[in-house]
Amino acid sequence: MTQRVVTRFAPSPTGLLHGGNYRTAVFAYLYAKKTGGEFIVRIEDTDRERSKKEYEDNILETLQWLGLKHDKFYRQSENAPRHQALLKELIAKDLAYVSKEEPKEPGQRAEVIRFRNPKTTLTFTDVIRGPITVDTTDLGDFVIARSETEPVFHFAVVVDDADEGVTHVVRGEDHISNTPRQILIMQALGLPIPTYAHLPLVLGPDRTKLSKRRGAKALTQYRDEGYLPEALINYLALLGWHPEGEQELFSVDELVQAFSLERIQKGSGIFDEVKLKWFNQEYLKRLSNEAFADQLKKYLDLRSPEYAGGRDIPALAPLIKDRAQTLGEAAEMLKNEFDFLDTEPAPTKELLLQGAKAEAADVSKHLEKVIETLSGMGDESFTAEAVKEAVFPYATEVGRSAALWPMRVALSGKEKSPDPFTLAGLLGREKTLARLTKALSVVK
RNA sequence: GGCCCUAUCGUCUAACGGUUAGGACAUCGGCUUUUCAAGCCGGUAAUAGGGGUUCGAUUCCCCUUAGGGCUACCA
Repeated sequence: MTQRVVTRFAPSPTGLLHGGNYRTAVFAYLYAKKTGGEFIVRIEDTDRERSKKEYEDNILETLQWLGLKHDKFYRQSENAPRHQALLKELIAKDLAYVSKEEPKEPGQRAEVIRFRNPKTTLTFTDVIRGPITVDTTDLGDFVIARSETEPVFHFAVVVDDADEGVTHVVRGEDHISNTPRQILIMQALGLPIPTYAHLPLVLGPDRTKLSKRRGAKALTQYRDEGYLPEALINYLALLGWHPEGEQELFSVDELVQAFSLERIQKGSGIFDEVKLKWFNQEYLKRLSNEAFADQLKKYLDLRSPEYAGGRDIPALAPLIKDRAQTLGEAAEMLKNEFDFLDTEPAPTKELLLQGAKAEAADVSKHLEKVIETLSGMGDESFTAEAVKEAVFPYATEVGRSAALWPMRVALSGKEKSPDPFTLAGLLGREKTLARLTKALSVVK
């Protein structure tokens, strides 16, 4: 009764996992932590042909990146002796038998092991969906092993779950149909039947189960695009589950606190990258300037060191923090929007006047005034704050658009850029004055 | 085809059987701002259909419809 909860995440290492897979891990993890239980990761590598070490490494690495720490780790293949022993036992008891087959496809065996189906009606209770009743007759004498040494998924899972003490099987809805045959095996083996929680599926935009074949992105791709693990966890947790209240942003600790299997949705949900992006932006915005610069730096180092063109990241990061939805976008901005820092811009007269809402004559008057004001400042004290203090009152007086738009364009050469004071501070006195003077001559 | 699961705005979702059906993302307006973002304010938008049960159904039951899953010697 007071048995400690044990959940598990049991992927097969046959490819890169997508968001739907990792959401299952998130739920299994949250439930284990919520109840003070244990979270197990088991690599299901019984399919020797398709299982690859690199995928296993990727899965473990990604779980770690997400912060889903497991308490125990297993590899299904390592439990092979038990599988074989129990398989033999079933055959000895005539609950399973060696069956002669006619291979229908190349590679199929002439002999496999089938389970003697008792053909009964069986009911199990799913925490999320309630009782589910099935007539197992339809299943026939299904295959449980390719040979005495090669169990098939259904057999291996059941044995492993029992051996590892799994109390709660949290997995995708696509396994509901598999559950009856697994229970049949458990009954034959006299194993305890765990509690089941079949999660609604995560669907792609086409409303079918997320799958690599249909173009679902690997979760690692989001990492590579500059998503934060906190954002991913938060988004994934809220896809198919929602606590009471209207809060949307949750730390992992808060999720653990609030989590319950009962509030998991029954209906499938579509993976919405747009909302995920929003979450990521929220997390990015909440970072301090230093932390954001740090993240960006790390991201850049990982991708390609010269990506940012040797820019001063700590100085520029705050300027793009609120605008970027991902670190990837931030990197793009760094690369594309700050070239004016080292390349002299050549704004046209048209651009200089575009947002000024004023006549050319007035604009040149304002530029002259700004140049005059800034000329009086020293090299040392030429900071963004100081420049603003010097120019702002005048700009306010004559119309901010009329004075500040041309100034900003003169310094950046761009329609969109940080504000003119920041630009001036970044460029320094000499470059600022040179660019303003040049712009003035263009306007005249 | 058979078996199983599901059904609230475009999307994610809230609502002891009694709400003007709420929130978030997206979208569309407006405000603010020196541009772009951000921010603030507001709008559009949903209970699949039909039967019951009930004084009263988004909510409970049945049917239909639609979608999805499984139907492997993959997991």
